[in-house]
Amino acid sequence: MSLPHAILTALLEQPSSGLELTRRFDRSIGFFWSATHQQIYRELGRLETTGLIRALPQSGPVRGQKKEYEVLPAGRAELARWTGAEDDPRPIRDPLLLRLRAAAVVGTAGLDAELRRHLDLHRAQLAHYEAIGRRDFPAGEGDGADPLQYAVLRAGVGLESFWVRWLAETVESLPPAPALPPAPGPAAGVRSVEGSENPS
Amino acid sequence: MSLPHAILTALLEQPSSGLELTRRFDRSIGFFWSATHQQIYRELGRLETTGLIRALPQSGPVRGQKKEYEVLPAGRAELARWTGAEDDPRPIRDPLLLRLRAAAVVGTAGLDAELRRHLDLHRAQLAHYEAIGRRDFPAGEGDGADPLQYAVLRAGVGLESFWVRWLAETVESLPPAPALPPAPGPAAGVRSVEGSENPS
DNA sequence: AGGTACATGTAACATGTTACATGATTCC
DNA sequence: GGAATCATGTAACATGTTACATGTACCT
Repeated sequence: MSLPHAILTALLEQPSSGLELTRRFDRSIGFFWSATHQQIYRELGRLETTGLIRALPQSGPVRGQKKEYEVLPAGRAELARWTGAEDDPRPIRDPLLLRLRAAAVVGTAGLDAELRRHLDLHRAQLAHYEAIGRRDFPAGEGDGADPLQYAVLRAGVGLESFWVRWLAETVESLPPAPALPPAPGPAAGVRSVEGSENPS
Repeated sequence: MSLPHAILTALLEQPSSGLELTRRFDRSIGFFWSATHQQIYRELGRLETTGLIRALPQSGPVRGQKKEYEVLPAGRAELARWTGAEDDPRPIRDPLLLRLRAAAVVGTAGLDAELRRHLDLHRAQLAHYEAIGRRDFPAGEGDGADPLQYAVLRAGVGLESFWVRWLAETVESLPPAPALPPAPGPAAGVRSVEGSENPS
């Protein structure tokens, strides 16, 4: 239930049309909550129906014409409520960790290259965030900048730094290329990993 | 498309029934890929239909009786393929970061308590992972333990450590309690944040 | 006979993804 | 008038969530 609130936030920062929102979800807000234009148009329709936003009056034809939205008082109230409400952190949900675990059973073929590829991608993303930091917070946190905006950027930098560090360590720790483990016939030899449920 | 592969991995580690899988998705595998029992039963049905797993023969009634599954060769092959395939890392998707950004617009009421609550939760989760590490990897990475399993645990520890650090810093950096910003009428006063699209 | 834990499922809905459809505007 | 870009949308499907339904086994 975060997409409507992401849109409310974006519209409060700057009233926009669907396509403008889509572009901003490819940059700023999209760095921690991405959405496609289909999702955005669908959600704009719902938010308008429920009276949290409204489309600014238009003249002339509608189809194919830009449609700007602004947040109504009810929308601002809902966003404020949501911001302070209790909502537990989502558990980790990462396909790469799942693949490492699968590799422990079916072999590490292709995994090394994939880890190096991810390492490069995370390094690039980290460099991107650091560039944003230099641009928007040249003096660090101490200056007049919004501590909330700065905290969000720090989270991006911190998470990407973690992945870069972890991937570098993991690539190191991986054996050169045994590629395939016992690789048994139909459901034999499975017992080798039994009992090592981990983490648990 | 990760749930079927999570189930294949779990079944290769240990042939199980739906409920047994559900329990393991509350512990070991669930720490980085959670799933409810409804998802698991639905997916078991699909995997059986597509010939990646099969139910072990049963005698007597079926409804309400345990049904064990094992992975077929096609399932093992599919899991090995997926493990080494290219799949980009998912972008960050975190409601808490979204709420920080929303708070920059609608005010920080309730946010401080929520951050402290998350801090406690992440500290508990970190302690949990560290306990698992002491239990399953007493000698660190150097011993005979599977480096893949150890890498997965290190990821859990590293991510939780990051959140603990970041939340502690962020709670510190937050102003005591201005609670509400200008709080204008319908869509006025919004200009104060304009142009500070961040990160972007 | 009733309660609890075990065990498998259905149904309805919310959210996210992928592919495609349509009209308006601008430039050549 | 054709291509590219801007702009809004539909449709179909995959995945995840929530609530509920049903039967078995065991204990008291």
